[in-house]
Amino acid sequence: MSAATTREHIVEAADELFYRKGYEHTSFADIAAAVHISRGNFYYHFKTKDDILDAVIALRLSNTQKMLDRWEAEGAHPADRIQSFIQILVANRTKIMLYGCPVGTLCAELAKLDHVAQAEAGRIFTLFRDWLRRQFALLGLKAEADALAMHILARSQGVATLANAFHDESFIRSEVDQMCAWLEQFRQKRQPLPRPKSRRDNGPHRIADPPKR
Amino acid sequence: MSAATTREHIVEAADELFYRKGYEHTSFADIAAAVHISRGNFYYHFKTKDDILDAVIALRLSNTQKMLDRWEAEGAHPADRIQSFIQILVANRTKIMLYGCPVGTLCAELAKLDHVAQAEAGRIFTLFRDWLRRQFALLGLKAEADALAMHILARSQGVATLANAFHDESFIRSEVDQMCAWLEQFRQKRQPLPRPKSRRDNGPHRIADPPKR
DNA sequence: GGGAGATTAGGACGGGCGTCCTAGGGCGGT
DNA sequence: ACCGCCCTAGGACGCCCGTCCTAATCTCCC
Repeated sequence: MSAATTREHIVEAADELFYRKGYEHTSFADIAAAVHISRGNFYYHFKTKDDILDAVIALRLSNTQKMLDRWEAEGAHPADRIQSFIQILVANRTKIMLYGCPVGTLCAELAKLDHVAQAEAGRIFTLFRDWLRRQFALLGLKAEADALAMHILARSQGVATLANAFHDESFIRSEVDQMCAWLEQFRQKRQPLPRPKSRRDNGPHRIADPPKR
Repeated sequence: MSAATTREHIVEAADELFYRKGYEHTSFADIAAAVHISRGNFYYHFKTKDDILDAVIALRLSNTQKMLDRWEAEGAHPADRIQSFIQILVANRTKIMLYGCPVGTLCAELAKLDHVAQAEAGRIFTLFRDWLRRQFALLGLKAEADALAMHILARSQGVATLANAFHDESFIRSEVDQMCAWLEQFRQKRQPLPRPKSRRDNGPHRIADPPKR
């Protein structure tokens, strides 16, 4: 096993443990046990625990970017791409109910620790925010795009927090359905409607408003 | 200083420190320094650190209940009461931007620690949830009351999480305004409208839908 | 096959943690 | 004045933490 892959294994194990147990509550011994590696050997790959955190955040940034790129390639319509984002709540529901959102809980913990990596962790949110903003802009909502991005980012965070606290899966599905329905209103916005097409009535739909007052 | 007040001082200091630094990252020494008390003396009042946590949660439950009772007494209309809830985001914006929501972050941390007090901390959320549910029920939305309660609870949590991560005060105000506007549609629901009164048009309003699909 | 550099194992270290013990101070009643 | 009890101070104890050192092992080129 080369050094590169050992390092990667350490970062991947730390990534998972930081998510499940939190950064501070994860010890070198925990990571060592997960990677089946000597505890003292860490110093060769990382000088401090903070260095591991930096590497984990870098990994998450990279993985997030890849995921966003994939969504952009797979979804032809911006609304479909945004829906991919919303659906991660359902896709990751089991872990979310156990450990919350990886991004939100890490940022919250680092804020309490007053940790230097706080800003770097926040960049993961920024990745989502900017990507969502671009998708909303493509829907012809350039002026409100950033506010809309923050809006569904916040709603997703809230759903994750409550799903974690209440261990409630049906709540996730219900809120995700609402958000998808809310999103639908923007789908036709690019080209002006030819005629006031009657919306299908299978289920109620909410009508959203410009997010800025 | 009697034992009762010393105990109270410990719990109050722990409450604040658990909020600002997190439960695990707060040590006995930290609390002792805040209360100006000997470190070893804790054992007289609390056998373990978990006991302090239990007392802090009990205090928060009590304070939350008092706050809800006050809102219920002050606000004649259920919509006004719910607005009191929404406005705590603005009222506590400074601390929220620094440390997040006290309830959400505590529940998230305890979930990661797999702590026994996890369920007890979740009861604070339940307090809000049940109270909000009753207010929505009073608005004549009995069937959707619980889903609506969870909905704005989740949105508030999301706003707190992102405001913390981005240190963005204007985002709090913007989302709070949206939620208040969203709430307005329910205000007239109790008695059937005598005539289709035109809504005031200073700013756009969103029309919400039944939260359950 | 031997040597050099990369990688690992194992443990020592100092410090901070939660926990726990004990001596004593403060203050009431008698 | 004195006793008894509530409360406190200070530190000891054992444990685990992050850090760091060093000797041993592996790998691969000459």
